[in-house]
Amino acid sequence: MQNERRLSVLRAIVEDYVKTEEPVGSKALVERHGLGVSPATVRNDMAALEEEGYITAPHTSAGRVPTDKGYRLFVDRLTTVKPMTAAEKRAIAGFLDGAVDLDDVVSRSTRLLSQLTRQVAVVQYPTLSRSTVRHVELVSLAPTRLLLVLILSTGRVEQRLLEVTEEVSEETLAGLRTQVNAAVDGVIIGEACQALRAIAHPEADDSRDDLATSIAEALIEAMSDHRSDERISIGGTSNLARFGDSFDTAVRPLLEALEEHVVLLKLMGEATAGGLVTVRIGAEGPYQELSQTSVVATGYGPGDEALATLGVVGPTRMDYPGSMAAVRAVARYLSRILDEA
Amino acid sequence: MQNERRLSVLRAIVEDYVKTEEPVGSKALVERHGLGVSPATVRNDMAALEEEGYITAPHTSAGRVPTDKGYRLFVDRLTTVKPMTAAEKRAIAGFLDGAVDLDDVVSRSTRLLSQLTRQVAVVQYPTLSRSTVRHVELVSLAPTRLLLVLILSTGRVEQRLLEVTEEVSEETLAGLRTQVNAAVDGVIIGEACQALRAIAHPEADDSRDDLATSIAEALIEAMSDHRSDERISIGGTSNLARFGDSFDTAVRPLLEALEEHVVLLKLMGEATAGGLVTVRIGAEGPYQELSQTSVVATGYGPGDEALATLGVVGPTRMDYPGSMAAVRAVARYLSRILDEA
DNA sequence: ATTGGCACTCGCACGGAATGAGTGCCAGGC
DNA sequence: GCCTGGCACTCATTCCGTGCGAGTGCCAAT
Repeated sequence: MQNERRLSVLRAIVEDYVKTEEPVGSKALVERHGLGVSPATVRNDMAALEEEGYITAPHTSAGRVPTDKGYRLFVDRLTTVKPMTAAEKRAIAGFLDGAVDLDDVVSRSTRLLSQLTRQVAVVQYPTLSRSTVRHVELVSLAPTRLLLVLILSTGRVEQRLLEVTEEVSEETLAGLRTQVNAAVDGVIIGEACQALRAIAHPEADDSRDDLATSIAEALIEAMSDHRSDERISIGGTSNLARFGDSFDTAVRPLLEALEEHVVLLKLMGEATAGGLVTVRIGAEGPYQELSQTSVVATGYGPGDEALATLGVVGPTRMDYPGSMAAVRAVARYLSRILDEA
Repeated sequence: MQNERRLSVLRAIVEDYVKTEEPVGSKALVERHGLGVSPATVRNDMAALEEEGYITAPHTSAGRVPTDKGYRLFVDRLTTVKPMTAAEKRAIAGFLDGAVDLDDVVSRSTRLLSQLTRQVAVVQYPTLSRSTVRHVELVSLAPTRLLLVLILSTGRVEQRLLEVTEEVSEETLAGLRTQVNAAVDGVIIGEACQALRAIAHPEADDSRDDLATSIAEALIEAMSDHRSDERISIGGTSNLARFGDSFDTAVRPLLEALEEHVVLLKLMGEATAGGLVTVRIGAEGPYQELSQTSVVATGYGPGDEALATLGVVGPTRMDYPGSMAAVRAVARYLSRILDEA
């Protein structure tokens, strides 16, 4: 694929098809874009592009439609992520700055992303595994009932109820609180678990071990709960209505996938940091039913360390440059907010 | 509407239509249900029912379809909520008992409800306004940065970051913590706000007022945040796929409504306690676009005090008895769990 | 009041013809 | 050697017209 004009033709086809949602013919192409050549010439290029598998014709007398391979080339070589306008940047910043806590930040991001891209937006909550512990709070709700509150650097708060067999005095609790916080404050989750194990199973056996052990174990459980890494926020589902045609082939499987958070996270892939946006197009993924959907995702997290992913999911026929720009911008602002908090 | 058989005919029409999704004719009716009369007789009844506005014929040579009025009569007089089977009850209890915190409880309930009814399920988080305060925690994250954690009786946890101008010593914080908790522990939100106002604006002006004031104000803000009453969990959207016909008239408006949490909550209506399930059918609500959707909802909360609503949303052509039973059952178990916690 | 009979209505599925957008190829021009 | 105008061809889509059949409404009989 060397020919310069051919690439322009492919780009034009993708752009037109994304806009009109209809197979695009040679004549319409030269009209809408100033290609400076005749339809016949374009037809030759299209024949070549089809030969190489970048486009395909749904049937003989229709125009051409990009294939997954065509989109891939378009994304990889024919597009430069256009930066957001100043107004858009202000809008993003303003919208996210109003958030009061992590839940709020995440749900605002989701809404924002879906509105910017007019696609379904997915935002994963920051993973526990690489956060650090900010504080552990032990609250006595009733004589034999404790509430453990685990506050993490990302702003995530995990809580666990704990029933104990014996009454716990306020002094005991204060002692444990100090002990636990001394062990885990500011420490990364993985090491915090180690430290807690030491507390849970000390060398010497003495009387109040039971309590300390169950508290430590509950905390370890909360910290290593992989289910909670599956927490995600989804928004903009109504944008699916825009392509209510192809309901069975595109919308339905996507709706089903959106319910399966695990599948969704696998789709979005590994969190990639550093402003790199990954694009998965159609059948490139392992899920056959989702051969008509693409994913544009990236990682985010404080200090460019990717703690979670965020992105949009939509039909292969989507505005990739726009989506990529929006995803990148939102990830960037989100990271900045986590930095500050 | 006195005639006994006519009611049976209406019931049969509703049941058949819900099952087959197709207009039901007189002949099919007498076959499927043992009505003991001839099709002609049923036709007469149908004519009368149509006259009274309970059913309607999409066109001359098709069967009849219930109107909203017909569904209403069906729900009000022709159905008794059938209790869940023992197995179903066990499944519900087992599924919900595994939850570790409020978020988990709510999301499990949502999933459960959508699976039981095969509809879209909506669960509102317990409202703040009638909860009581269980504990307030003040955590110092950095010299001039505090984290306020507000733990409520329902298990809800609200957090707020607070920047202060001066450094706060651990002793000051401990003092404030004691003071605040003494004022609000176990107190209902409304009164807690009163108590905090007293702390925020005391009679005498002394030096550490600034800090106490900003903490108290942040807590008041968190407690009276009406946005957080709009927190809801939605699940089972993929069930919409089951009626992908009528996409534009039914699915699309519903998807849009699901994004608008405020609209959705208004739809579900006031939380009604005491096992009463309310049903809103089609155009009975104020939203014209939702003339094809029904809502089956009820309130839930500890001790039968309705703190929030939960329910399912679906096409007017839905299994009302089944949905009502499931909604009631889930609300009941959910209330019980909140009781315990 | 119920029933069997019967004529009637009308949506829908099927089939053939017309339509036209778009293509591939070829011969001529820059 | 690449580009272009011309031309024959293909084939999905659209539009009618027809026949079918489910279902109704009405009526006379029981």
